[in-house]
Amino acid sequence: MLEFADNHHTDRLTLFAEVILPLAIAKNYTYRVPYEMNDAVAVGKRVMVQFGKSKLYTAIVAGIGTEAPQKYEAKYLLEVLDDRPVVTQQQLEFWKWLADYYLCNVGEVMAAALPAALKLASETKIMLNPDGNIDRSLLHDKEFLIVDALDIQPILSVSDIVKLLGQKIVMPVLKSMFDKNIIHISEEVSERYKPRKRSYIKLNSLYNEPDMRRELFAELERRAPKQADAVLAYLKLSREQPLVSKNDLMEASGASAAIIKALSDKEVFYIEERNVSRLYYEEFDLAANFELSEAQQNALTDIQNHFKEKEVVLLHGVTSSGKTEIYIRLVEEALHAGKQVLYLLPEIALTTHVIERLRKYFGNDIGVYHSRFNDNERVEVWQKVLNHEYKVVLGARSAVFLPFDNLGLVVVDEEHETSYKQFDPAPRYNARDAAIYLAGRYQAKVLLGSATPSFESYFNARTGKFGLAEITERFGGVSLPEIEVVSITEETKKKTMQSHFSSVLMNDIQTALTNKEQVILFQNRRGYAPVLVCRVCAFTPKCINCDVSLTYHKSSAHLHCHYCGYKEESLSVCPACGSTHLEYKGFGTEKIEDELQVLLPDARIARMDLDTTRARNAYQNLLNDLEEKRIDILVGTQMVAKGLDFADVTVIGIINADSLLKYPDYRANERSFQMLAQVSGRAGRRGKQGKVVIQTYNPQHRVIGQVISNDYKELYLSEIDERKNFKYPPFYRIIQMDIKHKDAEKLHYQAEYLAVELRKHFGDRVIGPEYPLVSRIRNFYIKSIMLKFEKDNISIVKVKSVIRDVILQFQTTQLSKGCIIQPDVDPY
DNA sequence: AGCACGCCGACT
DNA sequence: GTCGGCGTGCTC
Repeated sequence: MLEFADNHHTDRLTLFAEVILPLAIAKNYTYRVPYEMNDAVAVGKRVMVQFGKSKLYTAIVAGIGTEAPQKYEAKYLLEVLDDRPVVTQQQLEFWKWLADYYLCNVGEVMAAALPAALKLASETKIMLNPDGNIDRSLLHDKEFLIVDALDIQPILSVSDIVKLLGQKIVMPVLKSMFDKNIIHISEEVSERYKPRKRSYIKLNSLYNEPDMRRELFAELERRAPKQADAVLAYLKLSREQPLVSKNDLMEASGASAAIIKALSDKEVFYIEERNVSRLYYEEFDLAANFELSEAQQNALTDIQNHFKEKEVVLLHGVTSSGKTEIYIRLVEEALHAGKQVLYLLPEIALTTHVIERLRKYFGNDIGVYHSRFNDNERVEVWQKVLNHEYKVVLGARSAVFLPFDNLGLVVVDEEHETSYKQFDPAPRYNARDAAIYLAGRYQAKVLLGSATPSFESYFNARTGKFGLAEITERFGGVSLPEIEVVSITEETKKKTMQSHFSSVLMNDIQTALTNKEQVILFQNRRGYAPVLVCRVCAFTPKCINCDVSLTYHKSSAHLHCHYCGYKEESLSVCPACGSTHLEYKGFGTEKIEDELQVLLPDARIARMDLDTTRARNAYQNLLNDLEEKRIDILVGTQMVAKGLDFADVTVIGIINADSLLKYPDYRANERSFQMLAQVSGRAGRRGKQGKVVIQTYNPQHRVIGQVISNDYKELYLSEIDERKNFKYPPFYRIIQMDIKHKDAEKLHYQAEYLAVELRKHFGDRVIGPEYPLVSRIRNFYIKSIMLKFEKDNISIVKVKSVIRDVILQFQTTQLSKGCIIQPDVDPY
């Protein structure tokens, strides 16, 4: 960074500003500050600059100096956009660290960190604020011109406005219009985030009295028979489901909205609007002044003690152990100390439900930061954090970029969630790790919470880098579910299996249905059958791109590749030998659903997997159906393990645990344990005893034993030993990989494929690759690579190519920049 | 990220 | 003979 210049009496001093552009370019650029802006320019303020031939960008001033660049003539800054910095020095340093750690450019971090409205560029779209009532008489000439143009053409770009006004510098005008809420600024047309609402009907409790009810019916029968029908339909529905929605009632009774309105006007019905955000979490509402249970209190004391010497504490508490209450206590503590709090949640959990609960405690001190919010709202949160109006920010991963200056505590709930990691555009950061680093900068404490901690966090806790607090019992005496392991081998011998369902599972399903409770069945594969085989010649249809067997989907009658999405019509004749004896082998969610429906013709069965949730709102609709008990049994993939919590789901069936137990890489146990434990944790709520049935061919499998005892310790101790071997004397390992993608050569994105292959071995510790490198290592197929394992580093040493079959020696740093494998996460 | 320059395949 | 594909390099 350039030296700081004395900003006083600088009228005649020539200043140069080093700026960060929101682009993937390697370094910062230097612009000359016009004399008249000498006083206005400052580190952290936004400036308009021209970059390249015609593009205008918003850049952030990263440094100010007095020395003119030697090798080129600096252009002038066009404008200083802010009266005071919008980005703090702390943030700039955080960006730099992030760019370095995740191998990208600071500009890319800036692009991810700033809400779109703070980084206007010439292609940025401008539109009228649909909510604003514009008093045109108060507008200046230029503003009037813009509003007028937007009336005719609702979306204009900044460059359109440059043409419209006939002047180059339009940002001040646009900025003031944005501040006055006249216009919206956006890169794309952003959807406004609205909590989903649903209307529910309640009968006036007056009519629970038999006499009153009889009187009501007599009256209605006589004067409004349709209304009587509606009330009758309501009574019937309310016996079947706890909540009757307006839509249900209209459907069931054929009543129109007018009829329901009339009944509500007569105060026979009450209509209640409720937020539909049923995901996640302990179902009971927090009492206004809750008391911690003994277990919670012990965990809290543990955490507080650990915080005396450790920066990070992992709270490992079983599902429903009441972790949220502990977070709230800690947040209160931090607030009393006058500090800011960052509370991170995975995207899926950030629902109005959770937000409301926390708002109840912290009132207007709490801000919510979410990618689904529109940009104006995001800028508002940004500003309010900057002004200290928000003391607590509840947010998804991008909330780590907010301008905190007095952070005291970071809570990362569900820290194992993979959605904390951003994959697609750089920076490919993990918000959990970034938050740990961020907290370190402020000497703030971090609490990681999970029922199924990630490997690295548990490792760090077990080896003493993090503190560890545990809660092993559920809150309020809700008991842990009973887990029964069923040997498929044995039941097959006894001939008690009905299709894929053991007698144990069938019994439990039946019992649940009789008690009007619900069931979730977990099957780790979607589609109908993962393989189609010719019984005569053993031919199997394979994907033409990926060389994996195609999965049969009954609903589409097509064979699908689950890797690349390739699709072809299903076969009735073997293309190799002409035989018609084609057999579907294995089973997926579709088949489970089908066969269960045959066995239980009256049950209402639904399926939740990628195929049924692709449509907009399909996922939400399924959840609503489950909540409102229009579904008895839900069959699903991974998806059902994430955050679903419903009071009446008492039985969970894992159709075949074996597909989870056979991952080849060393993180297998972690993943399968997490998945099984997450699924199991969903059974039983509100005083109901839950039951988990695990069907398997390997009842003795280590991981199954650990799931039963919920024993993370045992699971990890052996893994940690294995990990230690990685750490000590450096050794080399060759990984074979076979990259067969048809397009690999054409696309040249070898590093991308390298990354895909490496991820199979090392999971998401593999990061990259970055574009500039990709183009340098293209034009050959990677056959094998040699990795060097050292204490704190795993690096790529050699790459063997297929085409010329020669070993190419790369500079480790050069190649590893394209695709690096991180050692244990260590943000310090 | 954009944009220009430059070098090889299918076309009025 | 040109148009246009994308590969490469540059932007203060």
